[in-house]
Amino acid sequence: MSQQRHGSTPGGADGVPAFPDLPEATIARLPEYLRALHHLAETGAETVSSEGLAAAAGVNSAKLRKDLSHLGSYGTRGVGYDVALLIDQIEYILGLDKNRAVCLVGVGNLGHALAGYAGFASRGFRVVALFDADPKKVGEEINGLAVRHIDDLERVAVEESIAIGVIATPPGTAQAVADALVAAGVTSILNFAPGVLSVPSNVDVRKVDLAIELQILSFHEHRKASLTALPGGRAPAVANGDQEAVGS
Amino acid sequence: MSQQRHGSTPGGADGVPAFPDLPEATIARLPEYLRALHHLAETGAETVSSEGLAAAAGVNSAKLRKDLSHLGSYGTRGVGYDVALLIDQIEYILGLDKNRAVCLVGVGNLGHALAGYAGFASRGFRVVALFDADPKKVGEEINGLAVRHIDDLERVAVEESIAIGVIATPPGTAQAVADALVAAGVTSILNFAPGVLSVPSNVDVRKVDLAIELQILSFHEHRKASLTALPGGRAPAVANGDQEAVGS
DNA sequence: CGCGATTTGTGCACGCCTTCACAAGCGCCT
DNA sequence: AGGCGCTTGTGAAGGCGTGCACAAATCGCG
Repeated sequence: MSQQRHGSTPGGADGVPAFPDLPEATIARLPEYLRALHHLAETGAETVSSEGLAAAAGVNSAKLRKDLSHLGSYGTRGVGYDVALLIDQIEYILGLDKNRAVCLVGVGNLGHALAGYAGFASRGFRVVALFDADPKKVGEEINGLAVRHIDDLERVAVEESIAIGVIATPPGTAQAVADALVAAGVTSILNFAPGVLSVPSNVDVRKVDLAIELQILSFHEHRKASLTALPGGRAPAVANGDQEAVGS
Repeated sequence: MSQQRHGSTPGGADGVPAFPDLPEATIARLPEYLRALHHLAETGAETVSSEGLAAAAGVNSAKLRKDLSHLGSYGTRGVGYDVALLIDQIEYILGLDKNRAVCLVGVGNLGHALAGYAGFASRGFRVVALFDADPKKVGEEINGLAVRHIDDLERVAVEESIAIGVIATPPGTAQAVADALVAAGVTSILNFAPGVLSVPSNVDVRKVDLAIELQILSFHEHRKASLTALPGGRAPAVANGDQEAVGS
């Protein structure tokens, strides 16, 4: 470990201690560990071994140990990891103790569903504002939250100190919405609209394109079909399962 | 290119030629290239340079050239790539010329939206069946398609030769649904339910967890906050944009 | 009190992916 | 016909991430 310890605010009452810079790949896995840990906590487990947690999260145990070691890990050799403690650690690292405010732009087909998605609230996020450009949708109430006009975005975003915005508009308007979000001080964007967004370098963008996911699966279907075409017979479905996942 | 040419069915009427085994990372980017190419085709462009296409797809031009070179690329030095030809190539590789049949299980909040998502149909996929376990939802019609009971899954999947299934159920039932899909001969699954699915090794699974995406963004928010807390002042929003993206 | 069983934390090697830099190829202009 | 500028395709280097295998540490038991 080249990173010398800064001490995670040992006894101090200081707010933000030194921040470990985790590998991107590790960060992407932490939420999965967290979900598995919550599940374990509900079943009453006090501690987990790396082996057990790795299985629950669908990864290699060595990878899990290395990931956890990056955040100064609280594990006990011969015993395992304290579930409650690890949950707190990961939630702190991910910044989930802040109960972050999120706004959603575009209350169409997909946006409507996202506005009502229970999985957000249960995992540390509050959807505090909905926006749409269509006057017919403004005023509509979804899940107890009124849809506002997009012109109010900047004012509301500042008032509610929203740092994360979700774009669920048609592709054509996504860039304009992104610009508006950035102007409103939003520094993280989750984009469901196909296409590339251009934003300042201090803004983080993550993209989710549902069609792309299907296209990747389609490729593997194509590949599998062209393989079983040539060699022996079709394997008869391999009975039971080691699990497998394609990409990340 | 270590793979010697098998000839991509030069004049032959043969169905499936040898399949180039592309790196996973490349496969994941092909759909984005494809989308950018379609956009270019609509604007009437005949050819694109790697630089131009790379910009439209949000990647490095060298990476794009290497990606395209893997599939035996049809580019002309000094000119660029033929847009129409490249579209055909990528669609063939991704197996999109088959207009693949997809079924969707779980017509709840999210599933309802996915059933009506226009982006699927426009990019080579037909949603041909909807399933749900709730008798109250069976019979309901969404976008001209009736919801069937999940017990009919196996029969319908075989009839319609469905190879790709989408899971949009609550987490608790996702594994059971996955098992049913596998039993019905589905070999690719797109899973929106949180949690790890266990499937035979010949089945590909891709997971989309919306909360995880937000949690990753939350981490970067946390990081940015703890960085601007210590060093100089806050950068005043960087005016205009080089673009940036966090992960993939 | 010491020993063995167990599990974490990590040094190391390997492989994949990205990026640079440049030679090879193509078209156009003179 | 010849040369010049532009663009592709790719060899090589560097970085990142993964997985193995083992030393270090802790607990429980005799």
